[in-house]
Amino acid sequence: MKHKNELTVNEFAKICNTTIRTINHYQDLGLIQPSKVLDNGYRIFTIHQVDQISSIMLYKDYGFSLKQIKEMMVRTDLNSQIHHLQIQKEIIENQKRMLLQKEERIHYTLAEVQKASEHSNIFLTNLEEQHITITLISTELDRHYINYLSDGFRSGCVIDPVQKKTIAFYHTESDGESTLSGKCLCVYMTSQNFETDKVLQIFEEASKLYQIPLSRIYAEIILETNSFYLFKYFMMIS
Amino acid sequence: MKHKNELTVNEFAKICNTTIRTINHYQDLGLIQPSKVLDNGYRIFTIHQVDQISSIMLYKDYGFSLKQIKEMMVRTDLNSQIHHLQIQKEIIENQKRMLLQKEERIHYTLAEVQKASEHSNIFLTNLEEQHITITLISTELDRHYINYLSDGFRSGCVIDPVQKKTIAFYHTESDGESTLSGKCLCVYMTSQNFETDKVLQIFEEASKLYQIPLSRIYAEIILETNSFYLFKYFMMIS
DNA sequence: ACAACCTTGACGGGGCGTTAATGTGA
DNA sequence: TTCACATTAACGCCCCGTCAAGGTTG
Repeated sequence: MKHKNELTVNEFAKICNTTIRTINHYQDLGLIQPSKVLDNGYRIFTIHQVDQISSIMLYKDYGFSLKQIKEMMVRTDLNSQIHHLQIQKEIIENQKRMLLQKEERIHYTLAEVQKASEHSNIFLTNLEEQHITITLISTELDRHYINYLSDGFRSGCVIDPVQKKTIAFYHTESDGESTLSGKCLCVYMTSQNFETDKVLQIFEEASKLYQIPLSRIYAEIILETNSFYLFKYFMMIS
Repeated sequence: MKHKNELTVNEFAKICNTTIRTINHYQDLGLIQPSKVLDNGYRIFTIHQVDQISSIMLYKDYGFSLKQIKEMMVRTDLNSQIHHLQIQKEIIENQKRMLLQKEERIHYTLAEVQKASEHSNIFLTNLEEQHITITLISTELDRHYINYLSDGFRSGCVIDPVQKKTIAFYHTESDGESTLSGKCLCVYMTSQNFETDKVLQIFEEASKLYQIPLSRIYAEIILETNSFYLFKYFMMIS
């Protein structure tokens, strides 16, 4: 006979916001035990056990395997509990850092896309101050590639208008050796590849029009799809 | 023959910070295509494809299945891309909310554990202002249970010192109808169960000692292990 | 000849979802 | 009896990790 404040698996699972299958699975692994079992084999859980499931969910969310979680649950002394809280704190701090990076990246990209939609031609604008590190192209080219999505910074390449080719890569870095800021000539272009010649032509024309000397052109990929890229090209005005 | 700025799977995988197996798997699912295949069957990738993998990783991190990701990658027009960015933004905002809740919870718990270690007996202290909602115990007891870990608030129960029993539950809530703040009598206890009698005795003695009238006692679980709970009991003064 | 790559193929494992076959209580 | 529960058991899926067996390149 089930008492009033006792829970069947179904009720228990619902309160835990999960499924019976998951409860069963956790029980199979020894992660949770019914508080008692009725004569008919029905398992009874209590409201207090919800916290156990919550803890499991929490650790799972942090990326621990059920096996690891079980080991953590075994050490139930106060010091271990506090230790686990410290670990959680560190994990959360890490997740927060990564999350903020992603957030910044997305805001940046959306803002750039917005700007791209407003300017179909080359235009004068102000660049927010940013620190960058420039890496000259060496024979070991690929080593210098920066994975722009997973890391918290952006990257691009530097075109020399005299040599008419890419001479370096750069990436933003809070303690980068170079600083970019102030006025620049900027153009957004969608294309399937990196069209150095076309870009150079645009900047040459603009340089005559605005009477600005040609200098290095920075190129960044703002958006990439399977069929085209949205590039941002900009040239600082000394 | 491999060109210098072409990448083998191994190189490609390393730059992507993943494994060859993962690249293979993604290729099997049609998520990525080598830019070309040499006569010997070796696959060649380019530096630009790293961003594709990065995108996949990003979406995976957001909880999308590879199947869903494939569907997203198919729609490669600008508007779809922007739409996906908006989705990412929402996901990040959600994750951020949850993360901040967890962070708050952990800071609170660690602070409480710290206080518990400093006070082995009952003591006078100040309670930070908190809004709570009180739920009287009804026949449908379990419906009112609050899952303290997944939600952003704490919960506990209210003991009536006259009836000598639990008469209600409460949980913190920013727009809760009741407010707790100011001086209180507080005691931390580790025990295996909820020992109402013992707690009442402690508060009765303290009420005489400090000449404070007995009133409702709030009880919260700060920490729970398999073998014991760390309870916090407190009683507001006047 | 050797190491250090590459290929395809297949099994396995974690964390469940999802029947299936059967029993129980109002 | 029916219906909505419960039980155990087993298969399957996803995302790869991890051999295995063989070919290729420097």
